[in-house]
Parts: sequence; structure tokens; C-alpha cells
Amino acid sequence: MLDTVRESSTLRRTLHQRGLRMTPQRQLVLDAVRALGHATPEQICAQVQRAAPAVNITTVYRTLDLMERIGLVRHTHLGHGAPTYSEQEHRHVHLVCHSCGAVTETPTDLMDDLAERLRTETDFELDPSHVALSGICRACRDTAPDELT
Amino acid sequence: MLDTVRESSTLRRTLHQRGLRMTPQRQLVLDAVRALGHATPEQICAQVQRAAPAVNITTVYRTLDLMERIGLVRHTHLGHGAPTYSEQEHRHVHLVCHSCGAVTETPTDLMDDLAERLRTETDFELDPSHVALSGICRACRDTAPDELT
DNA sequence: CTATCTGCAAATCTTTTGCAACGGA
DNA sequence: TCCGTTGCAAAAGATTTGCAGATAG
Repeated sequence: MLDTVRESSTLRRTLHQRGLRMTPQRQLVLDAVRALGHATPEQICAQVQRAAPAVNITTVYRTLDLMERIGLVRHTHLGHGAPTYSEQEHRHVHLVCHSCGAVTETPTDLMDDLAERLRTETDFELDPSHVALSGICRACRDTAPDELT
Repeated sequence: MLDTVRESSTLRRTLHQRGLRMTPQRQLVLDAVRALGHATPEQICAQVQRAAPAVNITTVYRTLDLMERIGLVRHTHLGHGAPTYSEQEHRHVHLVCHSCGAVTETPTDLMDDLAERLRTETDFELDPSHVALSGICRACRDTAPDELT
């Protein structure tokens, strides 16, 4: 309860700071992003529509876009299909299995050494959580021998 | 010249081994993939159409799909937009800059340590060349301070 | 000759845009 | 009241599918 109230005013404040308006749709989209962890616009829309069926997917797209611009959410490319959105703070490396599509999360510090090497050797500042690493998970390796993405 | 002949028969043989047919379109698509390094289906189609304007993009999609299934090409998700196709052998890690979109390639052995850690710690078999790493390149870091993907 | 391929058109799917009406501050 | 926001419909872009005719083997 308290959480909801606090979240709500946080969102309102963040929006107002930039001359943007607080609306029920925006709260619902943010709630959905938080509830789902990382999800496609379509999944987020479905979640929002459980509470408010009239909300249009166009609004979801626009709201995700806006919230990304103001730093509340971020998107990640898990490989195939649509990008997925999650909370900005929710930073981790995604491991996606080619074969079964399972998504695992792992701390970003796994990438620290790589990031350092890229920085020194290639002058490239890695953003570890923006794209997923791709491969084959244990379960699939044990069963199916091969599979295309 | 010899190259062309040799490539041609290689493709033909590979196709015939599986009961598939050699066509001019297939040769052109494979040539385009090789010429472009890594490119979207649309870019590949444009390249093919420089030689044979009548080739339909549908054929390009179907051919890329087929060639991926038989292991001649592979696709990589560079982050935004369409996947890009390249030769199967052409394995490297892609670094994509959020800001300017530049794609750099780097040897996959940069990922060896990470791959080893993932294997032991997470039971995940990394495929280093299937997705791109995302971040900010040197040039952009020096100029624009921030930018969303 | 016959099964595979191709081109075309249309269907799908996802995302974006234009616009009039709505509603937050 | 005023301007940001929304919903709707339509546009746009990417990929897939059905089908009849073309063609490799």
C-alpha cells in the first residue's frame, strides 16, 4: 500500500519535473514493467489491459518511449523479436538460449573483465545490460544436439 | 574467375547433397552476403538486384532461411532493427555503438574468459558471435555525452 | 517429366503517425 | 483555460504465405 502511494508520487514528481503529466495509463504501464521484469510492448499492453481494457497499445508504445527518455525504464534486445523493457535499475546480463528461448539473468560483474579489455584494447565503453548473450543452456545441451536460432 | 567457378560448384554440391537445387538466385544471394560482410535482408536484396533486378525480396528471405538451415550463412542481432546475415565462417564479436550505430568487429577470443566463466558458473554455452555487444564507441564518448539507443 | 523454386499478390504482424477529443494542472 | 495526452484509424515497414507458372535435374 505504502509502496503504491510512494511509487505513485515518485512517478508524478519525475514527470512534473519535466513538464509532463501524470496519468493513470502511465502508472499502469510502469506497474506492468515492474511486475513483468522484462517484457515486450505487447506483453506489457496485455498486462495493463487486465486492469484497464480500454488502454490502447499505441499509448503503451508512446509511454515506454517517453519513460525510456526520462530514464525510468530501459530496453534490452534479447535476440529475436521485439525488444523487452524493464526498470532502469534492473541491470543484469541476459543469457538467452538459442534452442528453447529461456532467459536467465546473471550479475553484470561477470562482464567486468571483458569491459575492461574492450575499454583498453578497443576504446569501446561496454553497456553490459543492453543486449543479451546468446548460447545454449544446460538443459538443451543435454537433449537436442543442435538447433538454429 | 577461378574463384567464381569454384564457389559455384561448392554451393551446387552443398545443395545437391541435400536434394536441393542450384539456381542463379541462390548464387547471387550467397555472393551478396559475402560481398557485404553482414547485412540485412533488404540490403542483400538490393545488392542482388544490382545484378538481377527481377529477383524478389521474398526469394531473398527464403534463400537466407534455407542457407542458414544448411549452415552456409548465419544471422546476428546487432541490436536495433533487422538481423544481419553473414557467412557462417565469418565469426567475430560485433560491437555496436548506441549513439552512432557504428559496428566494429573484434576477435571472438576476447570472449574466451567470459565463455569459460559462463560454462562453469552458469552451465551456459556461449555463442559469442550471435549477438552484438552494445556500448559507446570512442568517437561518440568524446563528443555527445549521452544518447538513448 | 516432376518436384523444387520463383515471382507476385495478398495476408500478417509490429510499430508509427495524424488528428480530433479528452483531461490534468 | 491551455497544452499535453489519449484513442482510433490509417499508414508504414518488415516478414510470411498461397498459388500458379517457370525450371533444374
